[in-house]
Amino acid sequence: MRVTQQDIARLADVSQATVSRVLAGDARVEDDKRDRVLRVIKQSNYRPDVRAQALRRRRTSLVGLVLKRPDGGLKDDPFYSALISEITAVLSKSHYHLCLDVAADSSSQTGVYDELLRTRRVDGLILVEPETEDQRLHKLQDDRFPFVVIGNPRTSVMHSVDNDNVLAARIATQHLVENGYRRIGFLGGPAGVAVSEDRVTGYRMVMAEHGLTPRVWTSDFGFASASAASRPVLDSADRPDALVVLDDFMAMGVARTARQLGLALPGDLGLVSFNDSSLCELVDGGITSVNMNFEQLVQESCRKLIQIIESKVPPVPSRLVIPCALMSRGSSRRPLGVAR
Amino acid sequence: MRVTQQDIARLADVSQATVSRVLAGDARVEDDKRDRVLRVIKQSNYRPDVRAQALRRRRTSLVGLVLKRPDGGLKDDPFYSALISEITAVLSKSHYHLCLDVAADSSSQTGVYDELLRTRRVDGLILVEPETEDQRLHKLQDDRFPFVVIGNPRTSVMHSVDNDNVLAARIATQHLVENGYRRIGFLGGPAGVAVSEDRVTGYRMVMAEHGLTPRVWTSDFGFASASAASRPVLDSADRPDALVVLDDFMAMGVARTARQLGLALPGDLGLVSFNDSSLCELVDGGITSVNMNFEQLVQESCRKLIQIIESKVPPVPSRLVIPCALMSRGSSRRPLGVAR
DNA sequence: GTCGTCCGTGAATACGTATGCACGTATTCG
DNA sequence: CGAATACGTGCATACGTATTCACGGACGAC
Repeated sequence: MRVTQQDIARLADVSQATVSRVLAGDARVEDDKRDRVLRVIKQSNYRPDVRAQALRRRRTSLVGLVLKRPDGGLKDDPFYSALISEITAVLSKSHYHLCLDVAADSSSQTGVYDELLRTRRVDGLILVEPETEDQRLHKLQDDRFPFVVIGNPRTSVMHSVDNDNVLAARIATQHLVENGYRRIGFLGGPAGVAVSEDRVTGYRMVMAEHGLTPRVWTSDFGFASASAASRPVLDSADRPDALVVLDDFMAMGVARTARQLGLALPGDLGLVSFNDSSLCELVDGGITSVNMNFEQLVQESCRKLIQIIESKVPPVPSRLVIPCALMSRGSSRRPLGVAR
Repeated sequence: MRVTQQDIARLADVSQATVSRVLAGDARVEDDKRDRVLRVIKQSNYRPDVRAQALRRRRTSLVGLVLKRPDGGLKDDPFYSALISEITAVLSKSHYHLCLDVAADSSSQTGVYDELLRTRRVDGLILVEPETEDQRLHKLQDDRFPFVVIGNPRTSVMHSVDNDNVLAARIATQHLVENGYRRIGFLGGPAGVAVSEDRVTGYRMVMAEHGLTPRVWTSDFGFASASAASRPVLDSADRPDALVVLDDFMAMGVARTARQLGLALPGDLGLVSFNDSSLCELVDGGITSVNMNFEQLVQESCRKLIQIIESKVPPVPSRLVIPCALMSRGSSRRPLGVAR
């Protein structure tokens, strides 16, 4: 049978309330009683029942995270692994746990969120790059339910943590310009993706500053899509001499197409992408990539959420932006024959 | 304020007990009362409080999963993404959720498990490839705590689901033999890893059947380690003409080293690995890989665990083995000049 | 008509913890 | 030295749900 505070109380000859106080670290408990209680607790191997605590404290110590599941696309995206790993690491330090669900599509995603919070299963939520006009956001705000957005929430004001995507794209583009590239293009993701649009913005800024003509193409996410989408781009007369690509997976696709077309990296095509994942090492010479500092991004998100849950933060929506840094590799080196 | 069964009861002019019965689908409730209750529930947007349910039912409807975190190695391993995605998909169908933690090392992993189950936070556990003499296993069995092992538990009898790793290695090796390779080697993982050892077994069996001499090398996990470990192997006089490699990431590393040494795939070196991840498409020509049927593996694990939790299964330990299938790609094609 | 059986229902209780309240004792201050 | 204050402790209760128990009425059998 399970050991409860009642049992501890009986053995230590105190009341159950006192046991509870000892566990809560209440200072006003006589030392000898505290010692007795602590000794019995240690002997009996007692651990509080989180289910009862949750009911009484009105806290489950669980944080919810719901991920999209685009046709098994989650399967190979290392981004999610990094996300989850960091989240749990930060949460455990504050004695929280992660309750994870994966929804097939966006609407069922909303359903899962609703389920998690209305049944009081979780104390707060982390939303990853919600769509621009996401109903959830307004619902959550109306309910005053604790949550934090990872990404650019765009519309109303709320707690959020984001990469500095404009800066990242500026750094990437500037890097190519400095290495002598001029006909620089941008291969982004589907329309409506905030990350992509922010990076396009940064790209256009730098191009404009140098009097260069921006050219933007789009592609679906993933290796295969980007590989296919980049073929007409690279296989044309006025092909760009460099590309800024939305993420490493897509850059791998571009690299393969370039190789198939006989284009050398970085000689015939400069390449810079984002995320700095280990994939970048897989291509000979490596792919230059902007490290977005995911660890920090996620850490800050969790810390902020916990602060909100524990009401340690005023209900003033705050937006935090995480810096980034270029990781230079072979794919963007100065092409031969270009003077410094 | 939150809506409770008490509120529903008042509005529908019945007792709270009756509301509970209606929600539980109890047949012996008068129809008109049931209708009144259901109408009020719908109007008031009531949802039960899982915290109270957990305390009363002695069930949290949470399943625990703890992953190892080998120095950020989790970060890029798509295996974990697939694992998590499948687990949550199956669980949600049975109204369970996943409680996920990531532990830095093996001992803290034990601690996290202990925490999850002793505080009654989860109803059951999924253990992924536990080490051979894992203390957890015995503890859990002694406590009669519901759990299921993914992988080969080796020692005592318990509920487990595993890939057919011996068969997978047989298929891979046989495939290479049939394509004319003879000096076939095996590049495995660190000692003590059950998956690796089982695959070595299958490899040795086929080699013996054909009167060929087996040669086994080991390497740490990951792209970089395998790349380094394969260098002396491939850069020697009696290098193998084909390698069976423990997983796709490691195979990518081998492929890079081969490329750097000027060895052509599959002409100079045949390559077969396991998992059939999307990485296999990244190399020109593709890497032949054995698909281990992860989805099914995970699905069966979850189903079994839920059955155990809900006592729908007798406490007779069962071991289920999932089949696998070869996905042939360029890296293992019949070398030129080899007659059929 | 009486007795027994069955069924629907509400009252009461339990799950294990946290906490407001009250009581008794020890301490301090006028 | 009496009154006021502070402190440590136990009692009782609440959190929201599920379930047992008992009660009252309906119904059937004789």
